Amino acid sequence: MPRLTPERREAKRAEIVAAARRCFSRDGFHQTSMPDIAAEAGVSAGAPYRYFASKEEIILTIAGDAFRMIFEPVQRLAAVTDEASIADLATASLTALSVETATDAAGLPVPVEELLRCAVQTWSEMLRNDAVLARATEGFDAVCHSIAGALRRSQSAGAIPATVEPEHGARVVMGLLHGFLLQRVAFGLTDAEGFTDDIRTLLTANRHGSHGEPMS
Amino acid sequence: MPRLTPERREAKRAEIVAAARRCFSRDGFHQTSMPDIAAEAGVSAGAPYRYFASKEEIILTIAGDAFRMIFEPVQRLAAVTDEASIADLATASLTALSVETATDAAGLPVPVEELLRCAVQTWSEMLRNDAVLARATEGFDAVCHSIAGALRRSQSAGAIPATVEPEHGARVVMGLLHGFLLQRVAFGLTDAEGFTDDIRTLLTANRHGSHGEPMS
Amino acid sequence: MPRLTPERREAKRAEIVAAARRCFSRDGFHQTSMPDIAAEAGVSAGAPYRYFASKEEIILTIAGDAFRMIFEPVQRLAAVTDEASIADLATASLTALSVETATDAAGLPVPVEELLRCAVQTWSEMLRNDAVLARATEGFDAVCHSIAGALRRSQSAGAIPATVEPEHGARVVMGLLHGFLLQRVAFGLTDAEGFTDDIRTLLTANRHGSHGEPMS
Amino acid sequence: MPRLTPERREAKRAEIVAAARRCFSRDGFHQTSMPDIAAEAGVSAGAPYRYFASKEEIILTIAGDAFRMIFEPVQRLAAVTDEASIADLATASLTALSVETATDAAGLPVPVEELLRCAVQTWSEMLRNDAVLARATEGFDAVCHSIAGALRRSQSAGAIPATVEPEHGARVVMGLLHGFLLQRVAFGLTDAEGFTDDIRTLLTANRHGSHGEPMS
DNA sequence: CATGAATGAGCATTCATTCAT
DNA sequence: TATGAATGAATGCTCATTCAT
Repeated sequence: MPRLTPERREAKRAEIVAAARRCFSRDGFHQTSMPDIAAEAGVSAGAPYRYFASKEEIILTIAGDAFRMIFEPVQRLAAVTDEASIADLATASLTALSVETATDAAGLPVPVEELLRCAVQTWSEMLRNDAVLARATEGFDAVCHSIAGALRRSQSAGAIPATVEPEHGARVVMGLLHGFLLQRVAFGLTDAEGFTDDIRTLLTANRHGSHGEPMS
Repeated sequence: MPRLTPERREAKRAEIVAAARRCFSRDGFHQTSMPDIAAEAGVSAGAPYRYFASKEEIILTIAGDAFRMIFEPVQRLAAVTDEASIADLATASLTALSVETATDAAGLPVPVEELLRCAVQTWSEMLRNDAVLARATEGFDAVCHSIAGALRRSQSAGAIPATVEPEHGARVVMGLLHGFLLQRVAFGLTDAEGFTDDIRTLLTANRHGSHGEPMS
Repeated sequence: MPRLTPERREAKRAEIVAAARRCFSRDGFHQTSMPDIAAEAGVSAGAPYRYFASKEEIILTIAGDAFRMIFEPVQRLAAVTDEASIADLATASLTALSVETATDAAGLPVPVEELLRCAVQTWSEMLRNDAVLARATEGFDAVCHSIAGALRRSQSAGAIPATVEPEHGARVVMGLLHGFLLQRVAFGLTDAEGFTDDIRTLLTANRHGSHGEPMS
Repeated sequence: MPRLTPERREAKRAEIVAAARRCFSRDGFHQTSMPDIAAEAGVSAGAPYRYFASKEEIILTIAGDAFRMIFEPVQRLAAVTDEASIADLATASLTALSVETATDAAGLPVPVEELLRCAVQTWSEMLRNDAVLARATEGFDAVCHSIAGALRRSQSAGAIPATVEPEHGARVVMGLLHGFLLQRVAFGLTDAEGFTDDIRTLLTANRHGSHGEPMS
């Protein structure tokens, strides 16, 4: 008969995760100590160990969460896209990354900035942490799969060239998303519109027949 | 031991840098200890401190080197591009990233894989290390500038739409490069061809009159 | 381990201080390593850092304690002296320094020898450690002030010449105390009696008309 | 056939000693590294080891020099004193410490401030370095002996009470000197006059029949 | 003789983790 | 169940000393 109801347990775990995310976002995975996380969460130094076996497990959780929350709107979008051009898809996805706040599994708001900063750090972590690599790859594959599906449907609808290999096209879209994400959090380039405008121009110019002509 | 000639000193420094790069590439900046670096270089624990004031200075050196070496071929390419489409530029840049070995300032070969792995870690480091941020931003801006110049010249030549804002277009190209770089080292997607093929298809299809046409 | 009671915490802190004092007394501030202190205290290497932010803080604590404990009897004496000659004051103060054991803030006994040895080292430390300098100066001023007060009262009572400037006289007394302290711990001259006898002779001989007569 | 003449060798040794003294005076024995000393002397890192077997030997040299130079004028004074009171002797000795510059064995000027700061540090060093202890004690004993001799001669002349034990009296004088020295360098009390005036008052008041008389 | 590069033991300090209470 | 004191290995860095040149 646990004194802690499963709900309260889950809530406390989520608080620790949120605290860890704030710390990681601010100071990085390796500059954040477990006592830092506990202090940020307002719990004792030992408490996190009742919810996570190790610091690595917290990192793993946060890495998985970050990718999931960041790309969830992209996946949702891809799921319902039937006739979009790649430009539409990329633009919509980038726009989806530009909100201020995402929502975690418990329904609590999380600043997207935090997620993005954790995501960039996760990329480093993937290089030498197989568990993180596996979790991130899983998420990546799922998103690519969604996008590839959208591309296939768009090809059926004639919105994009039949010669595009959907899996490859999905990787190009993901590349643009990751590239933009990096420019936003690491290089401080928060202007998504210029970015999306030019993607649109580059990818759709011809669809209206004429720009793309020599200009001067 | 009398004075080291500047050449020998530089050579030894380069050896330590190379050892550090192997360690960082393998284990990450923060999982690599200074003794690890010294051991990898085959020198004593104190030796690296005769060439670098701190671990951070080694990281900074390697971060700067990595960006420089990775994007040097891209910059060289951009410098001579006059009439390329964005697809040509992106494809050529991605191809340039696909070599096995780069050459460092001393003329020694460096596995590109190592550089890329260090670059991804540098992205994390940028989030909370201002010196690394400054150095990386400097490199990023230089490459963007080169690419924007190439885009401007290509616009003059009519190879790309006049509506593309060169600075934004450069960011799109860099986004694709960073996105590909990440997919290669973190997600194990080393197949650059599929990636470049689809960029080409997506960006050039229309130039032959309508989307959906084969491109090559 | 649940929370330590403040008493137990204080007791443990005092144990670490005592261990550090033994080490410092034996080996000096700079020849004593933190692991040495921990080992002497019978705790782990990290434990002292739960009670002190740094080695310097331990030194500062011990420096302050040493001066306080050493000169406490002198101050107590000065506070109640009304009609003593300088010889009485100096003699009584020197005698006060000649006990074997002092009592620390927690009421525990501390060998005076240890305190004196730490005090001498503190003098070196004052030359380049401003925090130690400030703490020691504070103590020095307080003791001088007490002694000056006693001198003033003794002047009112006619026990010492009116031409003595109390602040200067206090410095002379302190000079004798410090000088004796040094001779005792550094030069091994533990015979306080010869020292005090001659101070007495020198300072009081004439008061009864001719030098060399006992005074009271 | 040494390429270095003994004179040049001695001169270089003296330069290293002077450099070390500046460093020790400024930063302390243990905060000064051997490279610091070499750099201050403008020689290579290995050079000091051709003149001194170890850092400790440099400390030993400087400790001995400091005591010798500081107390040389006192000894000279004591040697010629025949009829001085203790007050005269103490006052003259303190005055001798108040010059700006002393002269080393090679005839070069040395700031007295440096010597005093080194002397205070030597007191710490004596507590755990037997060689330093021996050298310092030797100097101390010699000075005490000189002073005791002066006291004896003054007793014969009737200038001081016969009941003063010359050895003890010498210790009292040395105590005053050490005490003043400490107040000057550690507590910043450079005013020797107030100090000596009051010694004089305290020790001589009665000799003119009653305390409280003006003394000068 | 002199140089200064190299060594490597040693230091202050941190921190993930444990576990007695 | 939760606490937070304790652990102790590990880290970045320094520096007295040596010795090849």
